[in-house]
Amino acid sequence: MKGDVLGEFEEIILLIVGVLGQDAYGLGIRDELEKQTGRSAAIGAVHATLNRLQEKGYVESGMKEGTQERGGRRKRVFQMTGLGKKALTDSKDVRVNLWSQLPDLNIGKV
Amino acid sequence: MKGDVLGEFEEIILLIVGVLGQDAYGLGIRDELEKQTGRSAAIGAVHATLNRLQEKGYVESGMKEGTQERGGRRKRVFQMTGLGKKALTDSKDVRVNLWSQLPDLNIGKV
DNA sequence: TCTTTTGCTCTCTTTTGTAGAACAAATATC
DNA sequence: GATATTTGTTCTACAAAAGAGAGCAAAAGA
Repeated sequence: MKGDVLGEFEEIILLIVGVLGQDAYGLGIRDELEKQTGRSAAIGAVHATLNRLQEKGYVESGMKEGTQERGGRRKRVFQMTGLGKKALTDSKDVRVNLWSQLPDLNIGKV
Repeated sequence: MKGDVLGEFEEIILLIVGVLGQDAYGLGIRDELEKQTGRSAAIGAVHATLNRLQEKGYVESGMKEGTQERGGRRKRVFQMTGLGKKALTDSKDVRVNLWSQLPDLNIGKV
């Protein structure tokens, strides 16, 4: 692959990281994914994807101390980088452009 | 994979098939891809993807006799099915929903 | 007939997508 | 305090998608 292309699942996970803002971590991302898209994923799949996104420079991560709730361990929290944001907007531009050429699809306004 | 998820490249190719309408065939799709997205692809990659889309029921294909131009061989022309259209709109809905929650991205109207 | 052009098929490798077991640390409970 | 329970991440594997390009086939031109 050319290396700069964002895979389908990578893109969704990156969007979720953006939506969650300051509290984007493995399990939370998995839950938000299910809530937002109805799509379930194994936790390993989410973490593998986050690691790949980090290798590509689309997210950064750091450890954050746990909360006082039962079992509340420290989390690895992720946040989108400028590069990640650019990848998302590039991807969006391509899709919006193609959608606009397909009036047959019942595609409305965002 | 779950089988019903449209890969990133699959989605772009499916969109191009829709845009091209009646004249969507291998080489033409490759050219249009480059024209629309600036992204080049080997012809084998395009055909492999078209075959996968057909296996999933997102496109149909048939042979069409060649033109009179030099070397104009018969082509395998593709067209989107209702299922393909549905997959595209589903994918679009998820993205539009997530984009709308990311005001940080300079995302405007479609 | 032989060359050139258009076009598809076949084979192979790399990257993504997916799952789940294993492991670690914190609180709860007795 | 020993053990169970809950929240998390990491590690290991494998399947599917992405991608490249050689090779083959057919049509037109010379």
